[in-house]
Amino acid sequence: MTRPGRSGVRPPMPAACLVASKVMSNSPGGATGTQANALDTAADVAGPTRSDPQAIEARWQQRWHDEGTYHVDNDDPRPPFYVLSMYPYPSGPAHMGHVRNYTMGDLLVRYRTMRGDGVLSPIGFDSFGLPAENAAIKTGTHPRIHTDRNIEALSASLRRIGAVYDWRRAVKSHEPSYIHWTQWIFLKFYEAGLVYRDSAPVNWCPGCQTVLANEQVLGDGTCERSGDLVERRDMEQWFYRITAYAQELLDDMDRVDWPEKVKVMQRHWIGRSEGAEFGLPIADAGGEARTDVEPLTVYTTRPDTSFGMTFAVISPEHPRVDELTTDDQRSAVDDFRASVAGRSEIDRLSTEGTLDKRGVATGGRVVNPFNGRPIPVFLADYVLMTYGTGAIMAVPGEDQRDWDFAKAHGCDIIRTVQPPDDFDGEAYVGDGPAINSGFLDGLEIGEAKAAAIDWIAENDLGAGKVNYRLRDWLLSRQRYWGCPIPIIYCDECGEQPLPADQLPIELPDDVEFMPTGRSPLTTHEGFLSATCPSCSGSARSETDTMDTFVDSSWYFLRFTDLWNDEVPFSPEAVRHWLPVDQYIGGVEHAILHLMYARFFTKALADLGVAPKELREPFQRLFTQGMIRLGGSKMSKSKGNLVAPEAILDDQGADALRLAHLQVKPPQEDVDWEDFGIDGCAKFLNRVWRLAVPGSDLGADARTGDPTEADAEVDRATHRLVARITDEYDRWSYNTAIAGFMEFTNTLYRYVQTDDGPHAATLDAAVDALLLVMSPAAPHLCAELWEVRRGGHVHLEPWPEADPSKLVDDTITMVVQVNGKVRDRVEVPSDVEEEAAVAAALASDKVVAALAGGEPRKVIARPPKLVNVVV
RNA sequence: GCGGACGUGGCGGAACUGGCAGACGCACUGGCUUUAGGAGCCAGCGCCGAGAGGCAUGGGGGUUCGAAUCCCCCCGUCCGCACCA
Repeated sequence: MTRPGRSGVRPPMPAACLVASKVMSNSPGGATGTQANALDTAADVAGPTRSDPQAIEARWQQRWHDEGTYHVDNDDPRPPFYVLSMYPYPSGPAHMGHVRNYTMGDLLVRYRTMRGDGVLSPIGFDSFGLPAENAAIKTGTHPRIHTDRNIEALSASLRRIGAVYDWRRAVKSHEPSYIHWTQWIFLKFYEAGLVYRDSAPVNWCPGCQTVLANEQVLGDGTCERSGDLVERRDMEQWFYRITAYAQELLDDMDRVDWPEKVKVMQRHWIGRSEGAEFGLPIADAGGEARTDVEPLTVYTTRPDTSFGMTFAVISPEHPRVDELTTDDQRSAVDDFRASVAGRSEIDRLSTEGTLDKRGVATGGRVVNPFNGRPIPVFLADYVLMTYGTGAIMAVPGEDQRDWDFAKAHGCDIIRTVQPPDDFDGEAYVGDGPAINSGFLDGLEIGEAKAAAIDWIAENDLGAGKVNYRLRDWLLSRQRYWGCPIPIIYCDECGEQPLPADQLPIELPDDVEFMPTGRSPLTTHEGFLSATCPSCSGSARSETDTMDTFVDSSWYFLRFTDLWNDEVPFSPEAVRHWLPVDQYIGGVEHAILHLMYARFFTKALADLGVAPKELREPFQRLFTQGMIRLGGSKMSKSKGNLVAPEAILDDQGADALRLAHLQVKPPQEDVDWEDFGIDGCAKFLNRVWRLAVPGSDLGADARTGDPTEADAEVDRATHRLVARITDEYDRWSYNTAIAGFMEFTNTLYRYVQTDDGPHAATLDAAVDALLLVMSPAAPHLCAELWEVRRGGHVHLEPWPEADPSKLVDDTITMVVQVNGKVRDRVEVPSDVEEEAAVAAALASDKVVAALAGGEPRKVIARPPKLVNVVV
């Protein structure tokens, strides 16, 4: 029953039924009121049944940008709320993964602003990194040019999806003003002993004469560029001493509101284990313990099983291999070590290969101090020099790998934990009393561990020890496009930190990119030559640069105080905004980035750079799912990207945003094939047609007193507000979109009833819809709000539902017989139990089921349900 | 192997604390409108059955008046970590 459109505009009606939650006395940031002429614009850009996303979106994006609508200052009086989407690596225009991530962040920024918070919404660029350098080698474009270009493209894309930021605060990792403080922090850490230099194995390509990142080593262990077999070489590298914070990083996981999955991954990565470290005396030819040489130190988590130790295994890299090897085993040991050295770590850590091939006897023996027996020492590739002491005691009775190894090499097996009678396996790892264990016999595992550790300590063999899997962070990269490490090497004075007043060290631009992949800094004379800060003699600069994870470990702090040129940020600014109230990003950063950023925050707080009380940077974390196409992750490297541009040109940003929000719960992975962009575009048109002045819908609206049907729509409006508020708060964006659609369907039915809609009721309903939808579909809602009401929807206070209007007077009560739905009856919403039961028993279906008898039991849950048990 | 998430129509999903399974969207079907091509509006749409009704949330058991939801055992999918002593 649509009718020809009536010209003219309905007068703006106050949303009388909606109670403003907060009156905002000031507009956020530097919004200056250049109000566009609303009605003219609407007429220009769209018709009564069809919106014009291109015109509307461009106009509002320009306006948000020009007016600085989402700029916020540090002295903003509103409650601070920090929303942060992980800053992107600028790889070019946005891809769908970006759209998903930044749409969700943007929704939250707009929502919290309407709720009355002063929302800090910064954006920046993780602009150092290998791809820019590889592009330079390939195309000759300087990484700086390449990067700046990509930042421009990505910035434009972000604006095109309607994402709003305080662009004044944009951090770019590669700019001197950021490099300066990354280096300054490095020096602070250096001073505090949190940075050190040590040798570490790296992937070395003999063809390119350079170090390779793990990603550049192909599966067969060759270099992706030259095809040469990559070697493992020990080289001097820089490390951050993240292990100093291992325990705190573990403990404080309990303080943050993160997905359990991410917490578990971090806990596992830190990998705390409790056990004991103690010495096994070296045995002489007669099997007696020697006292003239240091014992071999082993680490175990099962000191309770020590009586079952029948051999020991050490890492091929262990410094005491030569000493323990006997002459007759020398050549076998040397061969074994050579074969291990030539293999990649991946290969070595794989479980392929039989244990007899993966280990070799040294011929040497040590003494099990618990029972005084001599036991053989083996080498095995699976014992890692980097964990524990690089030497283990082997207890085949209680460890399956030790069991297998013992079988392969003919070692004894002694059980020291009594397995249950029905146990028919090999190694037994369960609970039970200790056996064959001298003074430990009869003790349960926990007690036996404690007793064994006491005994170890009493006999001066060692002590209880906690170990962590977490290793220090190797931060140096033999690359050009990264933050230079502010260290100078002087022949006289050695390694010297650069004085802070000489910062920043910038990257020289006049460099030649070598097809070998070798850093051009190593041959750039101007960069290399330096003056020793200590003796003023000639010296040379460090040519390694920092891992880009260093840049991303503190950018969220810099956002609070980007203009500071005295320190990286003032503690006051950080205290105002941190911790980040909501951090949003991909789960692929669950370990590295999030661990490093936590470490930096703790260390900076302890050094007095950040506020001391700031122990965690990100209070709440949300990890959104990735987007797949054809079953695999959408990514540039897989070449299965869908570019947003065509969709933005066609259906527009609001439709694309809605499709991202609607398709699936935000934390889940999603297949591109499941997106319904056309459906969202159609829905937006339905909203447009309903809301735009001059539309045919609602043209016959009534004035006067509202009827019961109008009151029902009014209640639905309040329920919508309550529902969407709740769903935004709990990240249930897909159901929020369903809520918009459901409500819009309700209003379509309403405007087409025979009586026609009530003007004030309809206006209030549409206004409420535009308000709650405006964080999700910002352009359309802003446009419609402006033409209907004047002003800016995103500066309106968030609507609040009237609790008295959330329920209807009557409700449909379910009547069950034996738990099965048999009838439905209308009852008052506040029905008492007695009346509810009476209504249920009066139901024909219940009467029939009872067949004159009495119910055995009646369960009443008024006003929703009555269950009659017969 | 260890850890985590999960399994609901043709499809994506909804059902927040046990209480009408399938909201909302896609696809499909029908109607209206005469719409020039991907339009709009309305309606139908889990399965079986003519119907009353019955059966349905991976399978099997259990707890409960009542289970998609809680417990146990299987089966399957996805994602981490994978020889950490």
